[in-house]
Amino acid sequence: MNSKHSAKKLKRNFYTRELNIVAKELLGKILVKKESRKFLTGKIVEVEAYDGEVDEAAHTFIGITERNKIMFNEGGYFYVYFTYGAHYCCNVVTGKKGHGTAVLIRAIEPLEGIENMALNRFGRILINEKDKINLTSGPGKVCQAFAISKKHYGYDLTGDKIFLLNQPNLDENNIVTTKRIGIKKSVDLQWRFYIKDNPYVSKK
DNA sequence: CCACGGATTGGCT
DNA sequence: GCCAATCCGTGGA
Repeated sequence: MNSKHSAKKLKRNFYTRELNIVAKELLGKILVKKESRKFLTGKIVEVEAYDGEVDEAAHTFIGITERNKIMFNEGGYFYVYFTYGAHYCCNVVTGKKGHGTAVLIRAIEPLEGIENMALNRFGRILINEKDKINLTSGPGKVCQAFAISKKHYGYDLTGDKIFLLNQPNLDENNIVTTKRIGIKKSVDLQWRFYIKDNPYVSKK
């Protein structure tokens, strides 16, 4: 993998900072999933921030439960949840222990393992350009392409199965800030960030 | 124990 | 653009 030589795994101190700082800086970083012979990587292009202390849309707004407890850990853990009876979504826990904050990974630009991602998503290897965009352009799609499910709940992102590689932070001019998608509460918070003009972003 | 609804997706009108 | 699919976490009885 090319990126292995130019980027290093992000450490705990990246994740334990304030939610929206981490959310913005996650744009452009590379998600890596290693599993036996499979090696899947992709660039994060769209994220949303959730904070249970002030944000009614966050799963942690109701306090600690069996489902959301990993979000109350310190930053650098993987929060995976199941929704709509069909889809998994994955989050990067941020901040200090007890805070209940995390960043939803909404879209990724595939880099390596594209054939395996296509197998995971469509059950076949050959894909056209349109299929390629459709591989990882949404939170449920990302988890299906990367074969992320509840068995990855709570994974330590400083470990060696799922982790992020550092990349230079993007210029502010290349980051678009908007309201979040698909929620009914706290709808006015401008906590969604995506890379300007990237074709893998889920919606405008 | 049971009813409710969701940080989505894809197929059909 | 609209809506069904499909399960399980959550909370009230």
